[in-house]
Amino acid sequence: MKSGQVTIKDIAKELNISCSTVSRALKDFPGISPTTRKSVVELAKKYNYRPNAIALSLRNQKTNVIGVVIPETVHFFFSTVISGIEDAAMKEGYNVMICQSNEKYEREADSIDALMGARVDGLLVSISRETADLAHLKKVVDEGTPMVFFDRLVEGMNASSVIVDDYQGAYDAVEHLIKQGCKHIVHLSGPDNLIIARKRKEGYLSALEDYQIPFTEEYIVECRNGSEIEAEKAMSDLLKSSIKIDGVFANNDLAGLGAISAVKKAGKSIPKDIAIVGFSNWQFSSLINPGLSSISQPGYEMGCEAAKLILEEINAKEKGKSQIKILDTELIVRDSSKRLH
Amino acid sequence: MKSGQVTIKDIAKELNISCSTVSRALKDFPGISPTTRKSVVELAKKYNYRPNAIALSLRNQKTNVIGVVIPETVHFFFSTVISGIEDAAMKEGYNVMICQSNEKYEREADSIDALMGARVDGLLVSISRETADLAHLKKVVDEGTPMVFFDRLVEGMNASSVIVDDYQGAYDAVEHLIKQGCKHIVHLSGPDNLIIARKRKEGYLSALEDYQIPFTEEYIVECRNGSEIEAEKAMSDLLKSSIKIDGVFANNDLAGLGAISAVKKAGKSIPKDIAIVGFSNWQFSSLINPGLSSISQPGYEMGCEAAKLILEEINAKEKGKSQIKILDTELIVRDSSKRLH
DNA sequence: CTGAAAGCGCTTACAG
DNA sequence: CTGAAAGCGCTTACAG
Repeated sequence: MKSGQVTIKDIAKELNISCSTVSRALKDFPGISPTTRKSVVELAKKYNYRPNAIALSLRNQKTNVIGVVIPETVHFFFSTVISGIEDAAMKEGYNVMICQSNEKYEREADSIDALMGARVDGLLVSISRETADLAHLKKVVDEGTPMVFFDRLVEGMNASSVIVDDYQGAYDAVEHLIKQGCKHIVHLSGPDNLIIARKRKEGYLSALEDYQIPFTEEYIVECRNGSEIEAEKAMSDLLKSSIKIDGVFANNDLAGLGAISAVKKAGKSIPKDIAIVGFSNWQFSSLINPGLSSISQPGYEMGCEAAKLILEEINAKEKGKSQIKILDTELIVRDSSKRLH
Repeated sequence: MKSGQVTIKDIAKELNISCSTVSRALKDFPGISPTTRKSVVELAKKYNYRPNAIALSLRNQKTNVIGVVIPETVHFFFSTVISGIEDAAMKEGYNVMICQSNEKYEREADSIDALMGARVDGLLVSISRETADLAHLKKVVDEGTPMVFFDRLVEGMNASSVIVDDYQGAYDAVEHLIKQGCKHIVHLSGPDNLIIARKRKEGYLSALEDYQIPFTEEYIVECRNGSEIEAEKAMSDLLKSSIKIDGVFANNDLAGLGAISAVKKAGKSIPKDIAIVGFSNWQFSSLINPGLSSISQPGYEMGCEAAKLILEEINAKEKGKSQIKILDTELIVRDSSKRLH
């Protein structure tokens, strides 16, 4: 027996019939004699025949693969999004090919080229922190490959997106802090080129305004890479300064953790002296001490929705209008912000 | 201009030359006039030509894709393994296609079929908790597709593996507990069909024996799914029983967290009354309270080594002997087990 | 220096 | 009911 996987040709040869007939027998094509069908199916099973997806893709001009470009799969939020994408895609007979940008523009562009070279039927992307120039994305859309953005919105492109209501989530977080009695709320923000970061900042500012809390620029500190270390350092510096602080709204949970460490090290009590809320409701935010209050984002659902949108576009005869789907967040209150009334 | 990506044929037509010439011009083939080469290259760039990887795969009988079957990407340990695989594979010009089994046998078998259908050049697999029958894996090896196992070893198959020294890691953990003065050490074990679970149990037993600590079966409790909840429940039950307990060696960090919760809820002090060590050194084990001591596994390195092994096999003319690469673990002591001397 | 032909695995319109 | 042919995009041995 030859090595490697069996092909239609192998089966045809052994049965002394044509490839056409084998192909038809394998797919319940009408008008095939029951005898030949039976022998073909049996031989296929015996040799463990699997249709060659590569050949099918070439023939059908369709790979049934959707490409995903994502900053980092090690982030719990993103890994839940991926699960959602995979489940929804698999249900429709699609495979998923994932590339991580590691938050680098160049790797993002390379990943997109690789995926386009692999002729994916559609692309799901969440841009990197570094990405400012959108030419690599525009090229894809111009070439007619469907593309949907998730989580990190992109402006000025004719493409659908599924995002979370970052503005409202941030507003809810800050309103909650205010209701706990905070009047001097720091915002550890994300990089300004990410729309999600700008939206969260807007939510923060709106809440302050609505509750007539005075604000100065010093209360916003940008954390570029979103790491715990960076946030801890930023927060420590703030605590050493003369600014008054009794609350922190962190743009993500890792930054929230950094804030917790910094406040603990400074010998202040959480939430009594300083109440803290994060964003994203990281998997184990409940397990740290104190439990970190957070804005929960529906990652799995986001993945499903993004997959559904891209599949819709792939199957549409012509390009429809781009949609934007906004998912709700939910405030989860834990000990880091729960003051007694 | 036609929609979709540009092909060699499109370029040939526009330049009034043959596909052969375009193909050769694009790849610096010797014996192509500089003028034609120049015009081809320019047009390719203008139209953003990308070689069709599908067509190449079919032609070359090689996809340059390696398939990965992994229990769950949401586990931090596995996500670091994936990063290692991706980096090492990318460096050699390979792409990676990942399928999650979600710890289910059936989904694992389906994933392998899908990957084989996609004609991946090699397969990297870490079996699910459920997997006992190995027929689906044997079939792949018989068909001549290289396969390497990582983390979860499989016995009775002629395939290379890269694993961690689970026995030694467990031994180190338990020896450490003994040196902290523990004499009644519970083991929250994994399912017996996983070799890693059996090895860790052996390490536990050996350490007890070497230090002449008496042992009864009651001290081992199997946690099938490895969740925090399950371990917390198991530990709570133990604490309510009449068994004496002053130490816990958990087969993974989530189980360790469950143990911490249970012990706290029972009003005992950690590590004074009960010292706890986990396994795997989960990303944020240091952030919970108390910090969970653990056995650190080199996930990224494991991914790199697994990728290197599979690439070796893919490029080997004939099947060599299968190797087994064992990586060292490291005991990380934190507050959950650090007693004062 | 360039082109026509064959082939990778599969499907399907066209004949018979 | 079955087969020969063409074609998806690409490469390369063979001619010229």
